[in-house]
Amino acid sequence: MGDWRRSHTCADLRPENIGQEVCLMGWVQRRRDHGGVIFVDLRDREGLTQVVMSPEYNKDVHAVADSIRNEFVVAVKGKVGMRPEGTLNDKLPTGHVEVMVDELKILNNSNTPPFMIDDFTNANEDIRLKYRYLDLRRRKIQNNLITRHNIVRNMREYLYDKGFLDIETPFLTKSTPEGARDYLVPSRVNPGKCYALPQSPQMFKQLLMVGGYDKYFQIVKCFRDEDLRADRQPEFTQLDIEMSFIDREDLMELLEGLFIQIFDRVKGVKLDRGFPRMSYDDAMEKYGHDAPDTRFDMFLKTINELVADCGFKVFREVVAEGGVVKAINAKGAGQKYSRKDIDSLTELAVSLGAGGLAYIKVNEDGLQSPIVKFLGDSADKIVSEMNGEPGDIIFFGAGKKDIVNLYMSKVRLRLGKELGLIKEGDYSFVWVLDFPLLDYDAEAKRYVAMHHPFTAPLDEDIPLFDTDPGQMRAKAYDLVLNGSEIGGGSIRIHRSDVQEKMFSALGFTPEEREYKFGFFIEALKYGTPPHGGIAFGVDRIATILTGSDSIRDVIAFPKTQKATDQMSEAPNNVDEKQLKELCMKFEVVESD
RNA sequence: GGGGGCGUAGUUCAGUUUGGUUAGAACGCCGGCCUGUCGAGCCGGAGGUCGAGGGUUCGAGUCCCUUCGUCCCCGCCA
Repeated sequence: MGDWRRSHTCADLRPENIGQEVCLMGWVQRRRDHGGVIFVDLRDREGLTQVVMSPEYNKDVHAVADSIRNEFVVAVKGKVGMRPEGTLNDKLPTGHVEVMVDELKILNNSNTPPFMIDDFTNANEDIRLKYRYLDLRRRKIQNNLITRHNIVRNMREYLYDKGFLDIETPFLTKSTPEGARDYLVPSRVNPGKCYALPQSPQMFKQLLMVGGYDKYFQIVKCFRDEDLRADRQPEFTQLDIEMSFIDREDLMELLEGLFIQIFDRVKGVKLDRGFPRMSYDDAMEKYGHDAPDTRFDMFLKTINELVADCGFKVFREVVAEGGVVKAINAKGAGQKYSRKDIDSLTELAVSLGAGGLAYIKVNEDGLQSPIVKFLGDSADKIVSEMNGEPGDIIFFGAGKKDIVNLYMSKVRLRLGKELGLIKEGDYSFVWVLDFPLLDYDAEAKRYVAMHHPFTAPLDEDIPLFDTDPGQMRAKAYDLVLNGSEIGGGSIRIHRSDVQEKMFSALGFTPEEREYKFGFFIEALKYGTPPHGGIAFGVDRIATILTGSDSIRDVIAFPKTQKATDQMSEAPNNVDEKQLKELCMKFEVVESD
């Protein structure tokens, strides 16, 4: 670079800069060689500027420009000029000007990149992940990461303004038995013992409340050793918040304000206060899912009463055996959905555990369906109950409740998408409230915490600890955006006696309780204030706000579905010497 | 642990259903021409372990088995 310094970015120059001597540095997006004049689009993260090397203007510079190629890093000094009439480019913000180059330095050359870095080609993800540093140069990814930056910046600014303290908590922590699998870190100075990376800073943030820091937040990595999905990575980022002396209304009000600010400043979208609310039970009944996509209606409806005595054996038996029959009216799908489309929808349902996907097509001249002859009178009642009109198709799921909900919720989403009920740029928030406190784990034959074991039950439900724990409801709340759970939290248990009851309900022996959570129960005995909090998935929020399909598109260096890094090839084998220092020996055994 | 999709030139794909001559296209790359382009244009050229291994066959990109990679989903993720 010598003593050269940039005077502008590649997005700065405008007609008002004409005549100025400037110095730009960046990557060669593209070189257009006309035999005489050579044009180069110079790129940095701000934008593109055309620089011009003409043999008439400067012969030496033109000769050097002959050798440059895509992705070379170059510096130019020159004069800003107006482009000749008829050659203005309105697609670029800098498209009315260009830099006539007086001096050109090649700061570094580049191998031909394995894929084109532009807006038009789209290499597959595996090659993009292997050369992630090149993928990061693409405008789409850069915009994603800039949007993510703006989201995080607004989170910080909003919470600073509200008097929150940003406090760090440890990464090397104690493994807890509940929840996700832990990533373990062996301790060299404590041979045979391990730390666990936090699944979330849950206990630490509660202990900060005990410590008197009544408004805390942190934007922090969390780690869970579970299988990956399009919206799940083994390390992900949470906005973690905890407050004392509040109830859930206080939190919801605070957080609505946060999202109103983020959407306003990041997307220019004005949101209204008072996000809709829905009970967990309602969400499961109408959407079949605890993270309902409320961008469109088209609800599921349980029709057990209508089919309990009907002539269709499948429905009748499901009701008799305690299952559910749920219906959904695909309004106006009759025209659009061929037999093949219905088969494809059936395949989706079957892949998720359905026996099949019954349907009734409502035509002008009557009902068309493989099951209508069995249903008899019930068919008309069902159609009327579902507001069926000519042109509609009513789909049915029947079976065990959670399986029906699973596939009917996916069927609903697919219908919503295919029937065009979801518009680009729609953002629909909903609070989901009153979750069950506990969930029965048939395999482990015990209750597990639906949210986590520190969640407070509704006050009126506390007596149920001793009689019917399964019926208890929690002071928990999830914030759902466009069918994606972006955050969840609860009012916590702040009394040690209630916390002990909770651990008992979860089937911990006093010894286990003491070994795993003794320090925490002890802390609750020293004047713990009422408190509660929430955690948001920063990656998921960024995914939605950038319109991305995958969480990987908003993470600079994401991992594949097998939790590997294709670029660095992590995880890898470690030296025998490193293991020895840890007093460890690997024995890889087949898992079953 | 299970279900499904994909894997062919540097990249994105066609070809696989129904096995048959020398495996194609576009973009990129290299060379030539070209002084106002902006996904520049024209001409020419190079470039292939058809993911890997095994099998069937006179013959396999194509059929079968095994395996690896990658993506989506179920389980799992308090």
